[in-house]
Amino acid sequence: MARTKEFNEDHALDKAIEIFWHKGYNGTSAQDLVTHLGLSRSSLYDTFGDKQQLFMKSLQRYQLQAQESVKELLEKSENVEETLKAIFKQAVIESLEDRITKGCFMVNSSVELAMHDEEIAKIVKSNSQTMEEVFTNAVKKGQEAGHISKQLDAKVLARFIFNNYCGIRVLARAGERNKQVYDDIVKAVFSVL
Amino acid sequence: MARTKEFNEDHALDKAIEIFWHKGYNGTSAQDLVTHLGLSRSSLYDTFGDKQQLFMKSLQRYQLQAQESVKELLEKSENVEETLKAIFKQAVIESLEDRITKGCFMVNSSVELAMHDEEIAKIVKSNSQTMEEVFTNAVKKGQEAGHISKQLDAKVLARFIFNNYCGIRVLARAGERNKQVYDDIVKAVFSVL
DNA sequence: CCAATTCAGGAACGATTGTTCCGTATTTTT
DNA sequence: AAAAATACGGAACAATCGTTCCTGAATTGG
Repeated sequence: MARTKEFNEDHALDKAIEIFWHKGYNGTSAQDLVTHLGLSRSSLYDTFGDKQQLFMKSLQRYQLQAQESVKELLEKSENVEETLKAIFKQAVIESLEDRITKGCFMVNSSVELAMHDEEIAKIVKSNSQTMEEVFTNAVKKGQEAGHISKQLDAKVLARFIFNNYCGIRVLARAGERNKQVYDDIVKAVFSVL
Repeated sequence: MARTKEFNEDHALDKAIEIFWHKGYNGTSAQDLVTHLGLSRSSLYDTFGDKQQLFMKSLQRYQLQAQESVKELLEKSENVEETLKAIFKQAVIESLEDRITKGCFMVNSSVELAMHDEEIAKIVKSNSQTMEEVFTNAVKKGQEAGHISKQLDAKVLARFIFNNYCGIRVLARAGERNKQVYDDIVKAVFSVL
C-alpha cells in the first residue's frame, strides 16, 4: 500500500551521532542535520520528531554501541587486567588518530546538557551506573583470578577506572596530541591494579 | 572630560563567568548577559566587544583565579600530599554543595569549544601546561621530602593527578551527588602517591 | 489502474540570535 | 556655565534558529 522508506533509519542515526558528537547539540543546526543525514527536512521531522528527540535517540544508540563492546570484552576476558589495558590503549589510539577530535559523545553530552535537560541526565546516569557495574564485575573477576590487587574494593577501583577513562576522553576532546601524556596516565592507573 | 564608568569591569566579568560557566557559550544568549551582568546592551558591547571576546576574557580571568589558589597552596605547602588531599577534598565539597552543578569552567569550555575555536584552544592548552608544571613541581617536592612515593616519575604523577581532577569535575557537571563515588576515586588516586 | 504512503524540495513561519545605532541623561573637565 | 565624553535604555537590524506545511513525484500493494 505504501512506498517503502528509501533510507535506513539506523544508518541515518549513525550519521546523526557523527555530527552531534562533533558539534554538540547547540552547535548543530537543523540545516547541518539535513545536509549530513542526506534527508529532506520533511523526512527528518516525520521520522524522528524534533531535534531533541533525534539527539536522544542518537545518544541512546551510541550508549548501546559503546557499552556493548566493552561489556563483551570484559565478560569474555580471561585476564581482566590485560583486557582493561587493551581498552585503554584503544581509547588512546582513537584519541590520537581522530583527525577531528571528538572525545566521547557521552562525556560531551553530559557536560553540555545533563544539567539543563532532565532526560539527557537520565541517560547519562544510566550509562554511569551500567559502566560502574561492568567494571566492578570485571575487577572482581580479576581479583579472584589474582590478576588485580585486592588492596582496594572492586567498586572503588571500578569508579577510579571509569573516572580516568572519562578524563582521557576530555583530554582528547581538548585536542591533546602528545601520546606520552596518555601513556603516563595509563601507566599510573595500572600501577594501582 | 568624560563621565566615569558606573560599573566595575572586573565585577562584571565575574558575573559573566558565572553565567557562561552555568550555561556554556552557545547556551548563553546576549539577553542572558544583559540580564545577568546588569548592563545595557550598548555598555556591554562598548566595553567588551562581542560575545566571543567577553567569553575569552571571562575564561582567562577564571584561569587566573583558579590557578592562583592551587599554585600558592602547593608552593607554600610543607606536606604536599596533605595539601593535594585538601585540594581534592575541596573539589569534592564544591561538587556536592553546588546546587546548580557547574563543574569546572575550563573543562566545560574545552569540551564545548576547544576544537571549534582556536583561541579557546590556546587558553585550554596554556592552562593544561601550567597545571602540569605546578603539579610536577609539587610532586617533586613531595618526593624529596618523602611524602610521595618515588616509584613513578613526578611528571607521570602530575598528569595522573590532573586527569583525575578533570574527571571529578566532569562527574560533578553530570550531576553526581553521591559523596561515596568521589571519595572512592580520591582514595584510589592517593593510593598511588 | 487505483489508492495509499513516503519521498524530496523549498517556501514560509514566528521566534530568537548577535549586533548596531540613536536619542537622551549624566557626569566630568575646562 | 559650557563642552566633551560616556552610560544608558530601547528600538531596530539582518541573519539564523527550529519547525511546519505544501507541492508534486515516486513507489508500493491491492
